Amino acid sequence: MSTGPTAGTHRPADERRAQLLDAAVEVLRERGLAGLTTRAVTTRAGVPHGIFHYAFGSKAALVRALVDRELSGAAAAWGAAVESDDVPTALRQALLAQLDIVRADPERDAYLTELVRVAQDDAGTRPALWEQDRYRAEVEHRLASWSHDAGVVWVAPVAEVASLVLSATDGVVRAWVVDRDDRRAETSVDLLARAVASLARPA
Amino acid sequence: MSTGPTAGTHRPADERRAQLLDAAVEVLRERGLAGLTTRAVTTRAGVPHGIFHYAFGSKAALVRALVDRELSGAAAAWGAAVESDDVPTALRQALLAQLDIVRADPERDAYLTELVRVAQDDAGTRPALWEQDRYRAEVEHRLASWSHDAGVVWVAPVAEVASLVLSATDGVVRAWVVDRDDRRAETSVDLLARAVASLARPA
DNA sequence: GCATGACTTGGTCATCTGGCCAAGATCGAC
DNA sequence: GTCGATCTTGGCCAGATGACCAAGTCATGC
Repeated sequence: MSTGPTAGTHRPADERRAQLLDAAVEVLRERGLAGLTTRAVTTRAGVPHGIFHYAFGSKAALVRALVDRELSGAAAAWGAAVESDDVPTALRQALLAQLDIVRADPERDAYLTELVRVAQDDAGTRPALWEQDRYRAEVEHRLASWSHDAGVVWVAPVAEVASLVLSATDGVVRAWVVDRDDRRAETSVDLLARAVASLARPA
Repeated sequence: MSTGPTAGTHRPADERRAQLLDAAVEVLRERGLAGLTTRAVTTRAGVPHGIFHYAFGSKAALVRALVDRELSGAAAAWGAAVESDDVPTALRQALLAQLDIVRADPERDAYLTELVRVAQDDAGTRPALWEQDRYRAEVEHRLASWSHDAGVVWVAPVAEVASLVLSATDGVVRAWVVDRDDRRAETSVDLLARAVASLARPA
């Protein structure tokens, strides 16, 4: 697949960068962060080592570009296709959707986690925490919407409930990543949805 | 402090190992996993580099020993000093205690996380997942105890509630580690306790 | 005391890493 | 077609790292 019709030599630097970023993702999937060396990337991309320094000035620049590319547009799917007037049910569906995102491609989650970690150390890169804020806002909006439709009110500010939902969901997902126990994760999602839903009471 | 009364030369290998493990922890705290080199450890311990290979056969052996030593006996404090017949209050106290453990020494949590991560890659080391099971059993016991004292029953098997509590708490704690927002974390703990407590109903 | 084995020392080695560069090849504008 | 800019190539470098060892030192049981 690296020998497509336009895969020859003398391609513009932007395409080279994209090519190397693709290769970097593959390397991350296969060998993890420790195996992400400049040589591993260029070898994987099938280009000479020297290309690397020409395309990116340094390894840090690659990591920065990688974080930018991989982490953008990750927030969307929070309750996208959830259809229910029942708060606990809607919650359960939304939480399950979050779990399924990771279950569908656990390795992506793994290397993204590593990527964010190394990016935090590097002072040059933004930890992209604003993504987290977008998440929070999205969840908040959903919670407010559901409670409104169901004619209930939260016993605490929606923002606080949203924070809890976000954190707790993350915890459940991470637990699955560690033990890969589907039943346990689904049960936790179910109980979490019920528990959180109980924070809403008739208006 | 490395020149104590018994800090001279010709100490038994076990003491050398302990000495190097101490130094390794300090290195981890200061420079993280990336800075944990055999030389950094021996320099920190104030011993010649060659000692390392004598004491441990390899760097992997040090990491293994480090995981063993640092990760043992971490489970205890789940609801140790909790005193309340009120389920939500007891829960809140226990959850807060968990949060406080990390808040008291965030760097320990940080390097332990890194350590576990690298240990998982190394096929030779046990991920020490049985610790997680001890946690689970401990939480389960506490939940059962509290509900019994309060004269309520859980709407789901205690094991499932325990799993949720464990996962969700972990999520809240990790969120704090990322944003260091005390108010948010405490609010989440509070809400989580209330939410989970609502999974218990009068017998 | 003294021999044996445990411990120490400081150096060396092969390997790998990120970074760099100078010469050549190629493309595109004119 | 020519010429300058862009891109390619393969090799090189200094530094760091984990591993290793041979010779020396010391403690201790006999």
